[in-house]
Amino acid sequence: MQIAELEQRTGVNRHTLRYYEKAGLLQEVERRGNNYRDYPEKAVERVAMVRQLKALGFSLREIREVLDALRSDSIDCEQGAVLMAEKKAAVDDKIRELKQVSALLGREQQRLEDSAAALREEGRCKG
Amino acid sequence: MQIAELEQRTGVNRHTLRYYEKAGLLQEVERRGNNYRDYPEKAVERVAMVRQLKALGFSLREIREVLDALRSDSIDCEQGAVLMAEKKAAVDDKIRELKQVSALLGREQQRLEDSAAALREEGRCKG
DNA sequence: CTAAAGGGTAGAGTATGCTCTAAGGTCAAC
DNA sequence: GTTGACCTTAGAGCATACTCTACCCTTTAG
Repeated sequence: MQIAELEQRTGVNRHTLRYYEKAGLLQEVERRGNNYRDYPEKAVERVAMVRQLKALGFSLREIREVLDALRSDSIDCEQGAVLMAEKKAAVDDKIRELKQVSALLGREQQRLEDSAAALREEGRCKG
Repeated sequence: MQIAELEQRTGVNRHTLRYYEKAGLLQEVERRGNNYRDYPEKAVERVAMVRQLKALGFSLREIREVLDALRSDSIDCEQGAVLMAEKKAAVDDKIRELKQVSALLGREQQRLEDSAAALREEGRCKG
């Protein structure tokens, strides 16, 4: 598919798509005779993954490392497994931290709701 | 405490600390007669929270919103509870997505380990 | 053939988040 | 009272990740 279609299907600016390609995030981009890019179907999924990981706080560099490992038919299996385990550990750390933040926010929400309820009885928010 | 101590205790550059203050992330910074900043003990914790949320993919703007809500003795309780619920929902979404990524990485790790095991029997990594 | 739509590259510009430099004020120790 | 460690502000500089502009080529439709 051409860049316009990928742009439309992923919602990612074509300039950004070319930027990602330069950054090594999209490696299986063919060129037609006219030098136009020809993206495989998988590119849609791949771009989505990039955006998802980005939103989760990974830098393009880190995303590239993950994607490289996922695409590693070429590299050593043991080495790939180790890299994968490392990335997974980083993600799991992030999950643990986010759970703590979630719990904190949940407690705070509860506190404010309780205060709001008390307010309906008395008259002022006590924080 | 003075900026050097906060810098040392948080590991965050003093320029960055002043930048955070300008960005509204540190609001309870007093000034002494000599115009030196005087941070309360709580600032250590607060800076740590900023760094944690940053590492988890939040922009300074978002972090500010969360911290503002957490510090909201002034704003309306119901409103605060709603804001808190929104932030928590965003965090929980992030957790769900990260779990998917973690699962994907885990499967990939397994696949590579299996390949590595097969390799030890046969001869080449089949990805 | 030509216009319009779409593609290419190179490089400039922007937003965010630092990080550092310059120039100068404050303070404790000698 | 001067040195050195600490503080101040303003603003420059830098890395990352886009986002856009300029300019030119290709394809398609009339």
